[in-house]
Amino acid sequence: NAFLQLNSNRAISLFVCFRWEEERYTDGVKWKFLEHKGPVFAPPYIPLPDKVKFYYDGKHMKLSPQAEEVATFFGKMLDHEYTTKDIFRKNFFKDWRKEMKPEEKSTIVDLNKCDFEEMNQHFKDQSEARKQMSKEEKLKLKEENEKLLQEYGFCIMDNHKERIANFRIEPPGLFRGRGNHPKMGMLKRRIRPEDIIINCSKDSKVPVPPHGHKWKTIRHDNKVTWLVSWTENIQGSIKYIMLNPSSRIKGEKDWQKYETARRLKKCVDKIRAQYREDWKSKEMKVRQRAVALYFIDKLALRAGNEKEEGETADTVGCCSLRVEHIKLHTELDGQEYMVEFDFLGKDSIRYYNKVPVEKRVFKNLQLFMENKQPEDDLFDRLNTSILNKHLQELMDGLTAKVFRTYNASITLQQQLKELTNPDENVAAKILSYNRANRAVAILCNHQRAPPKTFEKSMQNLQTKIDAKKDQIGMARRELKGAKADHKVKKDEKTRKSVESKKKALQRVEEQLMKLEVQATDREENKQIALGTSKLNYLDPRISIAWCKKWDIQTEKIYNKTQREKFAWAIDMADEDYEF
DNA sequence: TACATCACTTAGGACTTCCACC
DNA sequence: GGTGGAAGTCCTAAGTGATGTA
Repeated sequence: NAFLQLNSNRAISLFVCFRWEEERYTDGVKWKFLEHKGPVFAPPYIPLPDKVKFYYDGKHMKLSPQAEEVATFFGKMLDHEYTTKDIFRKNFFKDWRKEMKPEEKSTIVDLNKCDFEEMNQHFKDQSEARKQMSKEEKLKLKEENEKLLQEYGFCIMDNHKERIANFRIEPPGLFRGRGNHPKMGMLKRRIRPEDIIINCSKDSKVPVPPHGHKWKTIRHDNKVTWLVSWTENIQGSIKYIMLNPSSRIKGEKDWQKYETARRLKKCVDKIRAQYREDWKSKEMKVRQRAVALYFIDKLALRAGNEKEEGETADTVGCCSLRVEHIKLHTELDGQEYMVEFDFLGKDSIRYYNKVPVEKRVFKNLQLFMENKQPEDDLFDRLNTSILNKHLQELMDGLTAKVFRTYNASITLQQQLKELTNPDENVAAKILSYNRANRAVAILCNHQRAPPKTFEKSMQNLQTKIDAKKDQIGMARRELKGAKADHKVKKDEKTRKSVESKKKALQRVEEQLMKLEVQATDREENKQIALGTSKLNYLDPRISIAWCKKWDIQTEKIYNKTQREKFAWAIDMADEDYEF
């Protein structure tokens, strides 16, 4: 098909021997045969023991099972900051009251008068007890889990047994959105078999619903990849059970994603020249499109689809930037034409950046902002659909997110070339790899909360480094002594002693270097998450080629799960691979 | 063209397991 | 054997973008 033809003949001949390349369907067909056992439901609610009491206004109150279950969701979270937030409390209380019996409803009218403390303690005790379980009990639990995985964790898709990503239905609880979410605290209701749509092939054994229940629908749609779906009650969106990243269907898609990004590499110069040209366009719409694309390309911003107001946290991407999200400085930090970005992106992660831009971009931004309020759209003539339609015309399969993939992967390749020092040892090379990875994570703004134990663990490491330095001093003195001894005696025994002291010194010096590398790596990584780019943006063939080139084990950069996900790349890439 | 729906990828944090070190 | 902390896994929210519908 068209996609295969885009690839080199060599790639094709290599491919046919891999299982993810066995069959390719046309017309959006994703599989011919699909059989699975359906989802695993959340365990039923176990009512609290009588000794665990709930108090309203200081008085003990026995709750009905339905009301009690929802109360425990709140009680479990008492230590979390969420439960102090007004919106969270308001949403929770409203939904909780819906679950109450009429008499409960008339009594419980103020959340502030509710005392969930005993519930909270009960769950703490439970989790403590779980930790204190005997070896045998833990093993038994592990075996039961394994059994469940074996039974429900796999499916058959086109002659292959494939691992399912999420075969467990999400348990009920209180919705925890990210950032300032208007729906935080709402009750996420329990999913029953009657909510579930099953997708499988007609000629397969259809999964059996739990006793006394039936499925909502059974479908046989081979144009989609999901096995199970249901509609979630918070946003009304659909949730799916799909396959693991190691599966053929996901691996192939992943590979395809990077091939699209590589095609962009071939025409990116032309596209850049084009949007620079468009900065001068007579049409406002074209100018806005060109400036937005420039940001997406230069800063790896996300596309920025419109969002329904009041349904989600207020976050933006490129096309949905508002005037209030940027500041223009004719001069800043000694540089001309600076744009200062400050906005909340996906997952309410802050994007803060000061970037010098070309004069023409700067002038355009001034124009776009003229006579606008802070809360007005910066690109009022643009949205993602307009932008993507334009991109589609520039290259088949090109969308805004391809730029992120392309820029991430090309940055990794460049950085690896630049940072890898052939003379350094494996540990130092891996530090270089992590630094290259980090450059990408910074570009894509992949942040994480600094680990709670960061300062402490850094201190501990420093203590170790100091101790190691003392050891080196000691080893040096011993070597010196041995050398002096040998100078006098000149016999075999003292010669051997010098040798062994030399080796000992070398060993501790190496250990020190390792520790120092570790410290540097950790410090630089404090607020940056490497995993997201590694998993989603970096063509794994670049990393595999690098490993082969420098004779570094793949295991040093990819753990088992990652190796499974990138199996296609591990087999495909040799040391000469170029993104 | 606006809007809704659907399917799929991308994301950070919570939770669990593992392993080096005492 | 116990434990701290890192690594790995799980969870599910929050994006992107295609397509259908009025």
